[in-house]
Amino acid sequence: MSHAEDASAKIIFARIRSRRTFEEVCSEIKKLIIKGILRPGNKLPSESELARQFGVGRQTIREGLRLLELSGFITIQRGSAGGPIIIDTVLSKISDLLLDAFQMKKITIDELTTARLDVERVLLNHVIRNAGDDEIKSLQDNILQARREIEAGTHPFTTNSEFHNILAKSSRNPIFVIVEATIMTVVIDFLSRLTPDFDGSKRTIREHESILDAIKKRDLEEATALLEKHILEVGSRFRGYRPIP
Amino acid sequence: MSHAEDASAKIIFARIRSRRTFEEVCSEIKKLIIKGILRPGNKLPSESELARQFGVGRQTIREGLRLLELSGFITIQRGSAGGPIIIDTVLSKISDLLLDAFQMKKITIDELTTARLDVERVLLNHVIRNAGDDEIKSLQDNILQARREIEAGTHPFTTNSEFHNILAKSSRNPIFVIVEATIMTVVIDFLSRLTPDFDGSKRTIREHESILDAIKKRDLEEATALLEKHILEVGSRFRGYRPIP
DNA sequence: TCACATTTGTCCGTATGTATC
DNA sequence: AGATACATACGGACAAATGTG
Repeated sequence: MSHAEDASAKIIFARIRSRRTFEEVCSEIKKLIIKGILRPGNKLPSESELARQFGVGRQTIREGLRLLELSGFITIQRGSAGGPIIIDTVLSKISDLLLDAFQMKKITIDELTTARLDVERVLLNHVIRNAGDDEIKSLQDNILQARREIEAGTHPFTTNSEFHNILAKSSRNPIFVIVEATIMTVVIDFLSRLTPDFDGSKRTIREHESILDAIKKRDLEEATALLEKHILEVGSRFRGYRPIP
Repeated sequence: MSHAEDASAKIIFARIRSRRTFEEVCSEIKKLIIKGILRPGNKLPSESELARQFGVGRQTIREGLRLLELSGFITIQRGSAGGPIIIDTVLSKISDLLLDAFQMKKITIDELTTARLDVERVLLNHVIRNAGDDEIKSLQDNILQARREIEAGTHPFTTNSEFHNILAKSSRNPIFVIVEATIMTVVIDFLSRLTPDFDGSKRTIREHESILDAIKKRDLEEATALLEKHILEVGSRFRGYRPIP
């Protein structure tokens, strides 16, 4: 192949690796999902049935399903009435991959805190301007749920982190949602290495609440000041952290 | 199942799905890579050899390798002397997944431009304070390369996009590197749908150069103004864009 | 509670394509 | 050009999981 070089094309394109059959299977199904023909909750045929329909072996189907599964497009249930099911967890799968990337890049606490300060400041700007009643309610609900978890004696670990993702959603810009999810992936990773801290969690809830109050008043300056204080406070709690051995 | 509900635990935890063998294979190898025992360029044993060493079947190994491949940890070469090879393309694989996510979320040009403005503004702030001579040189080299590509008659498509990723690296904060890579994924996707525009590319190079000049002078205000103008200009070029059919 | 059917998970054997030496 | 080594793909088989009657 390629006896004559196409001079107009440099090394711009990714090397063509003749698509393997399982990749074809994956992208065919992915296409249907992105187009909306297959929707979350829909069940895909069983592996053997897919193999029959695509006219390939079952092993090939399985490898295609592995790709879809890792990409967050499907989940697979075993047993009778099981099989592949369409879901929408692409974002959370990205977080998983990001964790891998971060582990290789060895991020420091200061770098994380700096980035959070910068990003969430601009985030807040959009939230104050764009957030509607439903988003305010989501934030309020998040705080209530965190309180309930404290009362039940469980750690509002995930709930408190989720506050910032809801904040991102309230900006009504999907890019910020993804950027913030990226950053919170690192935050959660750091948090998970700390010993659970009930007082710290309670403090976080109070800080979230005061930030929300400022948002309700559409007071950007106050909200920003409170948010900065909160992020710095959480950052200082990370001090005891040490990288994985 | 779940005859008795565990009341203390909400839907906080990811459902435990008894780890499958191929997942075990994947994470064992991944561990070695993250720990640095296996490094990029190293060759993994062949499928059959891995199957022998792990004491599992070849198909199981294959599915494990699919996961590592999609995660960007390995590539696979066919043919004699081929086999799995360690690489570090995790970040680029994340971009691939992000594209999927963006296609499902249907991002608009205004949302993209807004996010770029906000993020690159704060980025620039760090660049002006932290960039050293080597980073300035990388930016300069990028511009020179783009010029050479124009002269050679090719489109400096990738090179121009790379300018912003180098900008992110110059902030010396790995989080910004990843955040900016995230956003540039979308920008590149939009760009790739436009008909090639030589004049636009030349203009971009000139704008990049003027931004770099301001950075050299450590003039934050001027650099910010130029960057904003540049991003808005590129955004306006997207106007003709229409979502995939 | 207990089979039963369905579906995934895993393994084996074999054939083919492909790249290297 | 031919031999070799590897991934790719197929088919068959059985075990394990899981919902149903």
